[in-house]
Amino acid sequence: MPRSPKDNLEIRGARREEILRAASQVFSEKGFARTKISDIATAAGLSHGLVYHYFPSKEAVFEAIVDMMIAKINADMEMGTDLPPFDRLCAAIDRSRERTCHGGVDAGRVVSQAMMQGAVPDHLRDRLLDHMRAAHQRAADLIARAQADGSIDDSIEPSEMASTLICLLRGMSIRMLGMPDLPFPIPQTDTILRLLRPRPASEKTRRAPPRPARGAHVTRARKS
Amino acid sequence: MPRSPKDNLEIRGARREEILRAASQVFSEKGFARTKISDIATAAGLSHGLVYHYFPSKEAVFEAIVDMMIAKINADMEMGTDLPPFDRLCAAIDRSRERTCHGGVDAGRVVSQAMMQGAVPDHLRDRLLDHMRAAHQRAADLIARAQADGSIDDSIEPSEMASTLICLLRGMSIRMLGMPDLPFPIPQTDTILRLLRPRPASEKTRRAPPRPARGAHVTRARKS
DNA sequence: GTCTATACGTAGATAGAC
DNA sequence: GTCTATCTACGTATAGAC
Repeated sequence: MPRSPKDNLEIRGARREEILRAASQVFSEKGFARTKISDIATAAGLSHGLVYHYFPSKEAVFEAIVDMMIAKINADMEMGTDLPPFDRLCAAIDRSRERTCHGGVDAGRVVSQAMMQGAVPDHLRDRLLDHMRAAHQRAADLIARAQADGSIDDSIEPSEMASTLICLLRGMSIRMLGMPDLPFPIPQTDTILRLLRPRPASEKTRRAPPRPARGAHVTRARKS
Repeated sequence: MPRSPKDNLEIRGARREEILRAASQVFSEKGFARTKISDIATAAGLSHGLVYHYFPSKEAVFEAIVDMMIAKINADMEMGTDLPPFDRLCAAIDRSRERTCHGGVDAGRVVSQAMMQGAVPDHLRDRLLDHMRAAHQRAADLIARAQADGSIDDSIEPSEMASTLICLLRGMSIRMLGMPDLPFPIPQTDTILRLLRPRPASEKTRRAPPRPARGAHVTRARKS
């Protein structure tokens, strides 16, 4: 007796999962452009031809991965909604550190890689940009609330502070990707939190740049 | 009368420079793997075949670029040796910010890209790793001296603080590369310096991690 | 010195056998 | 459903004309 349709569906589903799991690993390490379909196939333990039985194109695989990663990051940021803002910030930083330090797939890294690799298709790029905007915004809101309840310094714009934290975490993730063995320690959560620490009342006046503000805001865009 | 050998040399030298200038721009934007020889040729305004008249391979072009970038970064860090440590730190951060924010070639970005792109040849990769080690070390030394003269907080390991600053600057550079138009401000020098700010005497005791040190050191390496 | 035409390799994608 | 053989596109590198 032949396999039932149900069994076939199960096989299809399972294979799809396997491919995605393998693909997320490979994409996380190499990014979109440098990943070959055969890399994914090998990692998943099947022939490269079969990948095309489950996905129409390499791009489609990547798209599925990106969606998974975005969902994972969003889930991370949604956690602990009941905690006070400051604790949520700590937890979010901790989790991000965790993901970039321990082996395995780092969702943020996949997104960063996708963004730097101009090789990704436009609609995907747009989705990624939307995600980044939303993530920044969520972070900024959280920071604003932590400022409001006095748990962190309130002399910096929430949006700039969000940007700073995100840049730092991204830099850490890239560092672990490219130079995991460099004999210099990855920043601890506590060190990162120095960015947020309230300053003593004595210097509570808004910072006056010690040198004539070379580093003025940069909103400028150049690139075509 | 034919061109003198001297003229030929000048032409050769000038062309070489043009190619390198164009290549540094392209590599800075796209990294090694995604850059095509014809991209470089087009940017330099000549045919792709001619590039091979001046360089034996794409790899050789990249190698020359990487050397230029390393030299540029080293020059940056050597500047102002007469200044006090803290001022040197500020200046270094400022310059790095400058390079990543304004258009043009960002040396640090080329190096970062080269490191994440596993596609670069081994000997080049080794050279890059050596450079990174040296840069970290120089930064850590500078930080140690600034701690010694009391201008920055001394409760963090210089090596960790160096690592933190470098990660942050790298993250900023990646951000400007991939998402230059995101409506969130790039961190100002002043904000970055928060990482270094001395803490008030009241909390001068070595930080006691508020939560049970999830973010313990990570030296671990995994990857084959 | 500079260009165009071509050889060669590699990777994405398809077809057909089992 | 799975694999291997094949087609096709593209990018590096070379050869030969001007």
